Amino acid sequence: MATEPGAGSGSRRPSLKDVAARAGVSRASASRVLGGYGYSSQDVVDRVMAAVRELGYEPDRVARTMRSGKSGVIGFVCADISDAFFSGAMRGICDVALREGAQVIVMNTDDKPGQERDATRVLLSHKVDGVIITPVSVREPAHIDAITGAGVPVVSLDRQLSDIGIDSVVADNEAATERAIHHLIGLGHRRIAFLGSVQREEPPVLRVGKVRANVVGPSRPSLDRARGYLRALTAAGLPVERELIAFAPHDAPDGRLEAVAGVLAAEPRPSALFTADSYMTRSAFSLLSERGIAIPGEMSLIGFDDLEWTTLVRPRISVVVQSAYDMGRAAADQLFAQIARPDATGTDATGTGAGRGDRTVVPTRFIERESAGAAP
Amino acid sequence: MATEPGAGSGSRRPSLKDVAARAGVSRASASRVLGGYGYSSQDVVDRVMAAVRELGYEPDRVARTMRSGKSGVIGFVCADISDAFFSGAMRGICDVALREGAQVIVMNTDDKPGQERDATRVLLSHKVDGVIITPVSVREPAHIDAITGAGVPVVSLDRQLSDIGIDSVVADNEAATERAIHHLIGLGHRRIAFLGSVQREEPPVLRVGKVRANVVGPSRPSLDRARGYLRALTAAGLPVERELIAFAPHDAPDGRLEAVAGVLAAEPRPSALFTADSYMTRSAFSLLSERGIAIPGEMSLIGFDDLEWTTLVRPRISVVVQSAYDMGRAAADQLFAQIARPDATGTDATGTGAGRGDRTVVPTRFIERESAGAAP
DNA sequence: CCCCAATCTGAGATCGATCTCACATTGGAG
DNA sequence: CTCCAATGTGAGATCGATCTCAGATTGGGG
Repeated sequence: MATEPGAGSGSRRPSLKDVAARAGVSRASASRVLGGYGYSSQDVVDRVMAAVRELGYEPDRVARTMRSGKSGVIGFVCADISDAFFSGAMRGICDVALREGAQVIVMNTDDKPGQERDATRVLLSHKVDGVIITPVSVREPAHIDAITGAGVPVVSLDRQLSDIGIDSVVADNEAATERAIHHLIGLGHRRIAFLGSVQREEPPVLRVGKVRANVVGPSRPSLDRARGYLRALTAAGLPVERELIAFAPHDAPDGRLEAVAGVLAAEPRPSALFTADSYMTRSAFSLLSERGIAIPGEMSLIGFDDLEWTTLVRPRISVVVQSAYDMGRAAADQLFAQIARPDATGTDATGTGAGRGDRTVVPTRFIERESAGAAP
Repeated sequence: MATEPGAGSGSRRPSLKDVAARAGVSRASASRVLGGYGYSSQDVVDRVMAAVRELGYEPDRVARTMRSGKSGVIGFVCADISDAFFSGAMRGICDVALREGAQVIVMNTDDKPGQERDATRVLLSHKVDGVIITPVSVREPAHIDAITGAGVPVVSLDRQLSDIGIDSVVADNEAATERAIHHLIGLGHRRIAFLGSVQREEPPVLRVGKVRANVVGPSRPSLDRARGYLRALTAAGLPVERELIAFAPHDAPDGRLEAVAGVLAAEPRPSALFTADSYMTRSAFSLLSERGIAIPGEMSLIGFDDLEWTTLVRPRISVVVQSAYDMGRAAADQLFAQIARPDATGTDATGTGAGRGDRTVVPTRFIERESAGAAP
């Protein structure tokens, strides 16, 4: 009832000074009561609490940040918040932040290094307590160094940096893809195409025939999934054929369709497609529909990422599901663990400070529907 | 090149004091140079700029906020950022914020009044320069009053508050729906069902047969669309039948399916369905598919909201498209206009301060595909 | 009765940027 | 030469919360 100051009362928000004045004590005493430290007589406690209630006092987080250096805000730097993956992850991050009493500032990079650099700068100047980032480049973590260099914890989401000191959260891309391909092989498929996305700047130097299995090092989902594809083929003794593997820029719908058309043109035509992300799955499904290629009669299809439409179309699409929400949660959990960890070595020259390079792998699930059938 | 301070140099971020010391001037002089006000000799300007470059100085936004009261941060309070509408709007907001040099804090309410209240409180204590909100309740804008009462500009997104003093951005829900229904009527349909969503707390007191056309007042998309539906029927001289109108809670998939099944059970069965939001469209399409009811042969379907799957399924769904991105942009534009407006009367008792109750209507587009055909 | 510890309280410093104000310098006009 | 305006500069206050420290008051044990 009386918690609100009443619209017409004073001009600005009440400060601790106002509370102290109303309670007839010093700012220090009021602060002790609210902060719960030091000594306070019962009388002072009561008077201060009453004043707080009457004035509807709420501490100013900006002043608190000023003094403590901790803002209670974390940053989330992603390519595009309107993307389903990032907005799903964002929700997970927000939920954890809420639990921790923190807030989240979002920055979009559109996968542009310059925007990423600006974003990290701005976040730093806001004195964020930590940053969750999906780095544009996994090989040049200069901006990330700038963050850890300032003693601010960082967790990398969905991509893993070459720098070992950075915690990261990724899906089990390689193993999940290997299982999916194995499933197709089990259905009798011998010519299985792989379709993935890349960033423009960073062409995938994929060494066909050589499976790189080292866990540590830079990694991007599409490449890891490609590795899983190669592993599965190799394990089954199937040949790896260059013409069945195609990558297209992430942001070019036409390029994706070309890539799909490309592998469909291979001779003999593959009998199954594995699409390594939702954009590719969509493009592949579109093209197959358009050309009247029957799924799974003439072509089997398994995609990575579950989207609502995969159950609305016929046949429903078999997919490897990764939970963006869970990944966001995991990243935030990791971040707050770092923030809470006492060994915040800060900015000494020896170590980058926070982060031990922990790698959290969020499990995926294979959901079998009707788009993958026996090979003809 | 030399812009970065070098990882190992000092301990903490350089402050203006450090810049001043390095330049051999006072903090005041350094501040004048950076702030571009007052007088500064060329010599001092050069020395300060050099020091800024050498130290990689970047002003502390927290301290600046402290002093100026302006944080350069705005808040976005929505039900759930992982929802496609809100994440799309978020992107629009972020783009405008970037242009304005501002950042965005996101808060989820899950359409719970308590969470909304907490969110606004936290944002206020962060001294945000403005808030874009999709209010849980359009009838009890107490929390919003708390924001405007603090002199902080507010824009309501997608929903319109009864309080006239709040700017709002909405789609032209009523007119767009009226046109869509008119389209169905033109195709010969006489029994057209309407399926919408509601919040649990706020049952839709829809007066069947009475078209409330007043523009000012509280409004929620689903209700406005229902009004458009009623208008169209009335205008065509068609009867409004209670059994062809159904609402279901926004967050209950089963309830939606029941609602769809309900109108399908009407005797005689309607020949067309208008689904007032993407959730309903999805549920309706699912149920029709499941029951093998041919679209548009046996049942025509038009939905509100475009989602990628509406072009992937067969038949492709005819829809009324609203651009969440554009709405987000519009809301942010409106908000920054308010922030920039000089007549910020603040917290005087006469007016609520900012906002003139402007209502921005973002146009929608009707995309005709194959799901709406001639009545049987 | 004295003294020391425990308890209680407030003045003032601090975080960093910004702005006011008072106090120098110039220079040119009279 | 004088005077005033224009120009240049720095000391210090300010925003609000928090914490240190010194001082004050109480109580109980010796």
